[in-house]
Amino acid sequence: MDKKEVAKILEEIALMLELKGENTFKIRAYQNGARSIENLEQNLEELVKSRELGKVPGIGKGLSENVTELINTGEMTYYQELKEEFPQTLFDLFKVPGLGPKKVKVLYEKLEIETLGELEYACLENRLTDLKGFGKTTQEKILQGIENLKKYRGKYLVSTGIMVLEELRDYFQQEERVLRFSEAGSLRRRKEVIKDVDILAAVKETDRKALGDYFIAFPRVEEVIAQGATKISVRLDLGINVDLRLVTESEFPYALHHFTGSKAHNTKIRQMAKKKGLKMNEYGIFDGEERIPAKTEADVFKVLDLPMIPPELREDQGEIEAGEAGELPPLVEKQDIKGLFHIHSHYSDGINAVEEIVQEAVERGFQYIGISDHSQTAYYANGLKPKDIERQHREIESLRGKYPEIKILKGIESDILKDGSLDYEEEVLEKFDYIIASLHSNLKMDRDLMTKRLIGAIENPYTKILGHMTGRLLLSREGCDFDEEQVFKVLQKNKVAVEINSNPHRLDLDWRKCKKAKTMGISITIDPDAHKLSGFDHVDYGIGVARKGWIERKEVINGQSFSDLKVFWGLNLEDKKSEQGENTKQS
DNA sequence: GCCGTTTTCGGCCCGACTGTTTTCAGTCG
Repeated sequence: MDKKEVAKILEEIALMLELKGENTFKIRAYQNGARSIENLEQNLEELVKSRELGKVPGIGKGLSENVTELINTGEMTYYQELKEEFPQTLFDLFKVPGLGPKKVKVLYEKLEIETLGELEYACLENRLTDLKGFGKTTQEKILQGIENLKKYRGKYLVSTGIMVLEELRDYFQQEERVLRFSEAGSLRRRKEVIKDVDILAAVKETDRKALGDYFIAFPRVEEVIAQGATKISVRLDLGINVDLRLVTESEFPYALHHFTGSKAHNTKIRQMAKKKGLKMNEYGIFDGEERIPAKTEADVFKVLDLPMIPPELREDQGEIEAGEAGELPPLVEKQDIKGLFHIHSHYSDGINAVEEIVQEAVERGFQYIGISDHSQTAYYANGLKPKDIERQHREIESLRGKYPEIKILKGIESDILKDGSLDYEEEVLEKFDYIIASLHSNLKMDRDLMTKRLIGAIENPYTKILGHMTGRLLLSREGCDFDEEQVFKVLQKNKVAVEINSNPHRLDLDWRKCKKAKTMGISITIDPDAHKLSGFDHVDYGIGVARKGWIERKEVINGQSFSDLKVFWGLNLEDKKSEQGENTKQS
């Protein structure tokens, strides 16, 4: 049983305790415990074995005993007993906005509602209005919430959020009463999947109403969910919600920090403030009645004797402690990227010619660019046969003459076959400057076989990069199952880099795993997996993931100059010319 | 249920908005 499953069970327990009306601090203890387990750096099973689980912050005697039982036997008596008290369908009700444990408890106890369908029916029968704490409006909102649940999944890729954000930024820039504007929330932290878009604007108090109305007039707004003096929530035509907070200019830095979160990060920061005898909320840090002035978010951290913690790091993953110790890493930045390896051309399923890709790379100021099309087994993506490779390599060699300002590399994204081998014979493999090994099919393989398959690919001496490690597609497909510990060890031993695939649907390697790679000294590549020129822009998302994962420039292979790359991979472009004058078909 | 350089008992982060109330509870972030 992995950490995520254990954490989920603890969360469920917390929810059930709420339904029972238990002590709120006991509930919080289970929620905190769930987070501690999920964020655990160490191996959970080993902690249980060595009886050190109780030493983990947030895990005391009670939780430690329960989790130990769960790990050892696969079951937890306490959890089972609680579960028997409630029908499992009841938990669907929490997906309806505005329904929390207290209201769900009433619905369950008074109306015997156990499912979303029953709830919808009860609303249509007008049966909620008589309940204490409910009214006509609540009933209508619940009905609307159920409607929306059917219509929207309620989760969006970070790329959707960024698209919305850019439009909103333009929109707010046209309004001169907006003194400052920023994104906030999970989008600013560059989470891979977001629930809504949080934005923040500084305006004079007298302009609040006008700005709220201006926001509501944003063309994509389809429904106003809530409108108060400082907070307005809307739903856009895309289904995604946007929350706007209006603050004064002097509150802005504090509000920006507060609404950027994460919740866990904020809680810890506020505790720090409290220890220093200060009170902290979204409007400031107060010494008695007086707000300590701050112009920027960095000033806010300064009040607490902390360096500026980049938003991406604010997940309570040790960033505050690192800040206190002066050990925050210098995170990789967009301008650090010197070249790219994972680009598809029209030889396989990309839409651009190799020369167009090269021109784009030159224009963007890259030192090197690698072409890596699909390999022969990927027939669905028009994978390259050996004769296609010959042709592509000759084209690359002629382009090398034409564009001396950039190094053009011959790469390939080789499918990892079922048995872990790469997709060409050795005499073909040796013609490439580098090989990205990626899984594309048979992702549902059994864990042990999948582990062997990945290890086989990594141990192949021609493999330089492991592409989109798990094969996951965000919001639609789980990644494959394998023994992460083993695979990371083999990556480390064989000096194979692991890719952060920057396509917003993938963002694989996950940021939560980056720190592990970092600690083990495994190198990272940040690559767009571009199939058209605009796909180059996806690198921004990959940078976000890398930064969330504490990655520095020195750990990123394509953060290195070409000369360093030559050392790292022993690249020698002169050695790999294809046979001249060979007869190949033109397509 | 967790935690401890003012503590092994007595705390546990904070505020806005909404809807239902008539001063507040519940939800959300």
